[in-house]
Amino acid sequence: MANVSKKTVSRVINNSPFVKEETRLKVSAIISEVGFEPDPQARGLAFRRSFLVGMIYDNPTPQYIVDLQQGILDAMRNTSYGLLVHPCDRSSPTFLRDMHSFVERRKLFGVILTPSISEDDRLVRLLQEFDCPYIRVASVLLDNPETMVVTHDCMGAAEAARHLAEIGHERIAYISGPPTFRSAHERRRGFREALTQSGLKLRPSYDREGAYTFDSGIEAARELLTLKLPPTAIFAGNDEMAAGVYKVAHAMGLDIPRELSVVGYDDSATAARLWPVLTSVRLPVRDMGRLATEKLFGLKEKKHSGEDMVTDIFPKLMIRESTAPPVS
Amino acid sequence: MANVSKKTVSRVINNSPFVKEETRLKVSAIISEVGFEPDPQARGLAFRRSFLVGMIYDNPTPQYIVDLQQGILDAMRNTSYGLLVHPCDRSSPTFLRDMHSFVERRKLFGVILTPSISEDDRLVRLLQEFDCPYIRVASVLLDNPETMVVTHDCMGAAEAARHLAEIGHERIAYISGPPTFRSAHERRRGFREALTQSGLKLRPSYDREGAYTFDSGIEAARELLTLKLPPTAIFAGNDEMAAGVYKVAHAMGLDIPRELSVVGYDDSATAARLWPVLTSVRLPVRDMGRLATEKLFGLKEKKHSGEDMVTDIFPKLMIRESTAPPVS
DNA sequence: CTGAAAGCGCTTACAG
DNA sequence: CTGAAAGCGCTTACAG
Repeated sequence: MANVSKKTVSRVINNSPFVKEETRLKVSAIISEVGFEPDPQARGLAFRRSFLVGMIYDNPTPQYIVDLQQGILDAMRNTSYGLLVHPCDRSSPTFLRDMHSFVERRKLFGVILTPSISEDDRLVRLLQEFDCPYIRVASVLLDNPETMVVTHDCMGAAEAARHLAEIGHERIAYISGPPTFRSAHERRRGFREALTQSGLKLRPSYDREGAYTFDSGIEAARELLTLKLPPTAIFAGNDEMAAGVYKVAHAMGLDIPRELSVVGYDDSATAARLWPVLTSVRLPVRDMGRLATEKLFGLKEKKHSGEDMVTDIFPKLMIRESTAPPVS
Repeated sequence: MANVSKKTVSRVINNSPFVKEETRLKVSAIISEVGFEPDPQARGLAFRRSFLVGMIYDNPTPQYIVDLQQGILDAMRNTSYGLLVHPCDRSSPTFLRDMHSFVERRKLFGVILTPSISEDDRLVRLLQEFDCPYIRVASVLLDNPETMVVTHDCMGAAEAARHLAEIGHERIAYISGPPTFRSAHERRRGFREALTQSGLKLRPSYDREGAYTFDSGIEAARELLTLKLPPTAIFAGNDEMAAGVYKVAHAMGLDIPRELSVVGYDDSATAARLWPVLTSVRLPVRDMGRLATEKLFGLKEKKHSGEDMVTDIFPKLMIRESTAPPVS
């Protein structure tokens, strides 16, 4: 302001191409010297779009939320964007109304959606209606590839199945997540198919439904381990439920892994705190958050630049101390 | 708009007392009928203050962050405020500059500060300078009572000490949090004083410094349990470090609680997942988040209304399965 | 390439 | 108790 122009400053801040290199440098210099920072609210009002990214979630696992959040923040560091966290309840009768109000009011720059809310097509339609860019993190391709981060949970579960089959287990049980999570179905599918390829099958009595929570893992494990012919290995749909399996096994005096092998999914902090350390399928949640956010920011620039690519995440089995050949 | 006045609507939305009851009702009715929601950015611009609450944190424990966040969101439900999460690093050379830029730019409605960043007076001075209301959650009264939620960690730790002394332990060790956390000192002080009152003392070799992380708990436990005369009980400054103690004990084949008693602090989800279930001092983190937020919202209304009260949280020892009399 | 005008959707003084 | 004006700090068309 003090030296040359006036609202050319705005052009410099928004990197308009119509500024002479000379003036741009001059203005930039003054901006950083004075430490000027434009008001995001005023900018947002003029742009009809805020400088906020929303993280909308309904995942019951705290570790997942924190990790994801960290990844998103990693990608947002050194930007002028902020992260607005917004939990929701998909089963609430006011769910869509709440989302509508949130999205319309906040005029978000974009949102990151994680399971299971990322699988909700009603929400996605709402976002499209309000021209709110979004990235969906989910276990399969549900949408336009350029809006997706796909975790291929099917493959991770298959690895778990192959590992258990290879070390000699035949009586293998599965504790699934709730049916409202697509990942629960994908993990079961991958697990089941890999068992079949190994010449095994998932018996109905070994196929249990959990809720991705510690308590539901306890309940399912109790049922499984009190069967007349209990399984020698249990694959839990996530680490929280695997922790529940541990608890029941300990209470029953079962030695892990000698008398019972356990595999989890997520390879979260919980996996490392269990004893013996849990063999688990690693999902790089923090990276997923970062990648999703980078993709969201990229969405604007390369609008249909030819590289409408899906972002793939390949889970990987981390073999630790909770799996061993069955005692025969 | 369609019926009577025009910018009286604004008065209705901000509950100005200068509106006839009749018109107020009429306008309110139309507002909820049409589903009108004012734009927070425009309001914020005019108010020179945004409709965002900031949560500034540097705590290394994910569980703590999520719980607190949930509590804050509990209190913000059904308001038009949003929660902006902002991690920081107090040891970064650019820390104060970053905070300055964040607070100045965002014009936050207020911020919630948790340990250890809540103990940083430089940050608090910065907030005061920018007229940004704040609530500090900390283990002791550091400031004006009306800006504080005090957790009295000293008392919780004392309870732990009394419990261990009562069941007959004499060789009791303490693993503290990092010295940059006030809570680490408070917990040690309460623990030490209660031991003294029980006729015991905390020997220097049993007084270990950790970092509130799982790994630091492992390291400290390893040192303690390989002493010539190892302790029969360990009080860890938080559950994460207690989990580290468990790991070392398991690896050394020590039975908890028969050969080693362990007490944690936080009574977090981790405590329930350990086996045997951890005896721990309960800190109601989610409630703390809710109370802090309610207090923040209250700060405006009852500006010096006579009740400049501190909000007290009293931690409580939850006795579970990880403590028992020592084998003598 | 750069400036003067009008506007984003609300609010605060200011008159009535 | 209610309206017409001016302004919050930026931006987008619009002229030069």
